[in-house]
Amino acid sequence: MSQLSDRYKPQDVESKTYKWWEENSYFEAQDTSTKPPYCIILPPPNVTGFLHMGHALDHTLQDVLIRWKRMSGFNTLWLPGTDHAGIATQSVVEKDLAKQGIKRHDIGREEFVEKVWEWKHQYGDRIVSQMKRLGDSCDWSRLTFTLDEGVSKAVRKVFVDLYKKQRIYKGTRLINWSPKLESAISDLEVEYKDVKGSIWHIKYPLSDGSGYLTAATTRPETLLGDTAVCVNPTDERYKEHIGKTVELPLVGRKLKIIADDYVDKEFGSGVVKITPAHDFNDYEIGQRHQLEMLNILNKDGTLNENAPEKFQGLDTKKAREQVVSELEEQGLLLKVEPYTHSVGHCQRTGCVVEPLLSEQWFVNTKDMAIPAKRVVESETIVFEPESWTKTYLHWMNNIQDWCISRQLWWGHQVPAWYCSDCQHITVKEQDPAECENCNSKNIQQDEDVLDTWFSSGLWPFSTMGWPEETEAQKTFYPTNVLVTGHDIIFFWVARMIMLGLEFKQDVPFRTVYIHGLIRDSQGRKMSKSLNNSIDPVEMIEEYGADALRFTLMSQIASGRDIKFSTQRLESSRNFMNKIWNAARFALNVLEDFEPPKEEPLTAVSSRAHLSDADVWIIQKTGECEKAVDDALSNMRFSDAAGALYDFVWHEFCDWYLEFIKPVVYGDKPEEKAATQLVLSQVLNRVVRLLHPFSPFISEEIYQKLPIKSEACVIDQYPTVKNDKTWLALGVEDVAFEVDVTRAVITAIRNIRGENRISPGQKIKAKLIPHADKGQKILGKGQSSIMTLAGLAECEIVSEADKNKCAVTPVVLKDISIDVVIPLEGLVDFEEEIKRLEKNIDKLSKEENQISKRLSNDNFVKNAPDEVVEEAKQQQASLQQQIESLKSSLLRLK
RNA sequence: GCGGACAUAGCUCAGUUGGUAGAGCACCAGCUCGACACGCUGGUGGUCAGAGGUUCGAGUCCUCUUGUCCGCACCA
Repeated sequence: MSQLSDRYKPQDVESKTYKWWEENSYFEAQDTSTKPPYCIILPPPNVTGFLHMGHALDHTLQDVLIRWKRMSGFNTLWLPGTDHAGIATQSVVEKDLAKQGIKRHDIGREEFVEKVWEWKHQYGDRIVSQMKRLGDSCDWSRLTFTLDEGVSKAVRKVFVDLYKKQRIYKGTRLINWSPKLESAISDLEVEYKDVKGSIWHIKYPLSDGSGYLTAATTRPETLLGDTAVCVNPTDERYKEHIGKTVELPLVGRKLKIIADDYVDKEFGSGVVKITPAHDFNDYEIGQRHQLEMLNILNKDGTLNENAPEKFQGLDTKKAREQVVSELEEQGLLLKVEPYTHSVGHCQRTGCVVEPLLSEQWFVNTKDMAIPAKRVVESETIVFEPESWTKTYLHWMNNIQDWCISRQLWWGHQVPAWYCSDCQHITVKEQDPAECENCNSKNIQQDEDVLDTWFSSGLWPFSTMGWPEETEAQKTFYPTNVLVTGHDIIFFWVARMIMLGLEFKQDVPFRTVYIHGLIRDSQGRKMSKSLNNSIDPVEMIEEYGADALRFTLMSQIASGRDIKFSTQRLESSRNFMNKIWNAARFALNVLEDFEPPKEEPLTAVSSRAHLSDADVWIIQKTGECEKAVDDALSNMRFSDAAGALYDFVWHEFCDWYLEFIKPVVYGDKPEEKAATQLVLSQVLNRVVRLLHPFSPFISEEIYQKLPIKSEACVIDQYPTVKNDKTWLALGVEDVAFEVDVTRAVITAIRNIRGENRISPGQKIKAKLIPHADKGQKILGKGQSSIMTLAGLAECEIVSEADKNKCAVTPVVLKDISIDVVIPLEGLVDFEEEIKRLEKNIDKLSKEENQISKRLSNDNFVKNAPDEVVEEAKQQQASLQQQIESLKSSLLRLK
């Protein structure tokens, strides 16, 4: 015992163990194998990012599955990667340069990209080493970065292919523009937030001088880009004005009054100003009516030359103030009202997004959405929890074209070259030397890069060597499970499904496991601004990776968020320590143990000497294996963790280790040897069962076991099927007998506790079994009962004088035993009277309920026979117990 | 506006075809009993958000109400 500390110290174990696993290549998958494949692709984290709690959860889920399947005989591949994360990474480097007073435009594209690469080389390992600290058992030999050559090839091939199929096109459309990024962003990157603002009602004078129309707006500065006003064609108030014009305030332009069904007669004045270049609805109206699209914004969100000179160069906020004040001066402002409306914000920078008319690259997703919908409808791909299916299908049904070009420098540059001579666009996988149309050498590559999600969307096959034909793809595509949060179902999951079907003609994965978010202990999102983020690496340092992993797994419930608290972590850490100490005890007991020569894990030769407790723990091990297997098969991770916790703590430690102490400290070598064998076998299974959840401590203990093979990480996962021979040693009837013994011990302990009999005080007990079977059980359990209940004497009798005694009836199935403890001289009877009254009260309530049920004719008539029968038995048993307690009470009073 | 999720012990959550509520933490009482005080033993906590319905029987199924959260759409 001396060589092991009585505290489990994760830091002594984790890094050395991980290194050893890596050195032995235990995580590496085989491209070809006779084993069945099992593959998960890791959602690639931002290459220069930190590991956060969301990753910890996401990765632990995947690692549990992977380790479980690896131990279950699968050729497992957990394919890791990192993402160049275009906007995020570029922003970080830009911020860093800004500290030195440098802007990216100062140093130019080439040098800037060089700086980002430097940054990547400096910080790119951090996230990987953090993943290793968590215990992620990825096949690192396959680590892929989204800008790697192979992936880049895949990206170009897909782009060119889709372009040729006319699924990718270049067009001038209204897009979401982030003035801070000076780039287009996709619909998904816009976050709508309710903002308290105002609505301004503005007079638009009729050109014929007959009055004015009133249009309301929440963005008055956009009136500078108005090219029409619009009314509902059936609106009697304005019918006569349709086709006429109004004067645009502050600008003087004549605007046509048009009619369109889009306008709601009931809303406001029923007149809408139309700014086709800066509003999505207006854009559509503009297209229907062939209106001029007047772009009034520069890239940085300031007003451009299409606005009157005095507004040029102002940002939208200042322009708004000035427009409003001028309207007021000219008496064109009718009223201002407070108004709350939702405003699009850039997900990355938080700035207000401006709809802007701009030329960009798009993917036409409509056709690809059709098969992507079908595979989910047909359950070829299944979402867990299932409720996400609806969300996914809804989005697919309303899918918009995907704007894939970004005006950034960090990423996959669009493989399109413009000819300055013939204007032809050459789209090619290899950099062309000349225009494919006119052979001019005067060509220039498109400056834009592709949306990061474009390359991520190819991840399930680009990481496996596509477009080359590789063994890896044959073996591992489609992958089995995708584990991720719901925030990227559209960004990533949907795109992988569409692109996988398009380019691999098969789904990328079978199951999508969507987990919740990690929140703080108050249920708030973890965020920088609230400063409530918890660093998983700090948690690992303080509590150990196993404790963190176990906490997450015991709290994860399908589709629900996790409120993370260190209290739970502490409890998991205590659990790890419990296991550690149980192992410490066991290893001490096993010091002089010599494993039998024959196949040790299923050795049955010593069956004759097995104690009831041995049989019992084997039986319970089997039950635990079944529970864990069921839970993991259904991805019910908290059930699996809970089953392990209960089994290890409350069965193995609380009872089995206590039961065997007299045996292992005793003087019967055959019994001791048998128990040693069982103990070593059970502990071996305990650590293997725990391994997916707590890989470090389980490997550490495993390596010290007298019975083991090479490594826990690659040993077989214990299941009822795999353990059939050994588990056959567990006998249900014997296990039940031990359960009766436990119940008797608990009853005595209860009497002791409630009567405050000091633990050190040895007492006498009489046990009265009401049948031969009970007598036999007590006979077998007697010595355990004496030890564990602290008895000096234990008589098994058919009848006893119960005067001045505490009496507790113990009833389990068909076994009924009265536990009788003489109290005379030990305590006064007040506590015992209280205890009895409390128990009588409790049992009477139960009995009452059952009686009520049984006296209901309809229940007896309609309920299944076995339910009625069970109720009757319960009633009889309760009545008997109550009687027994009542008579004891009388004897005390 | 449409859709989804949730409401169970003080806290965090289990509760899988409807059979009469469980765990961990916290709390109370007592314990150096040859692994562990990150421990051991015993114990106290619940009108299962509210109302109605189906049923012999509802935490579980249906309807409505209230409250919380999350998507999507609209927002002149």
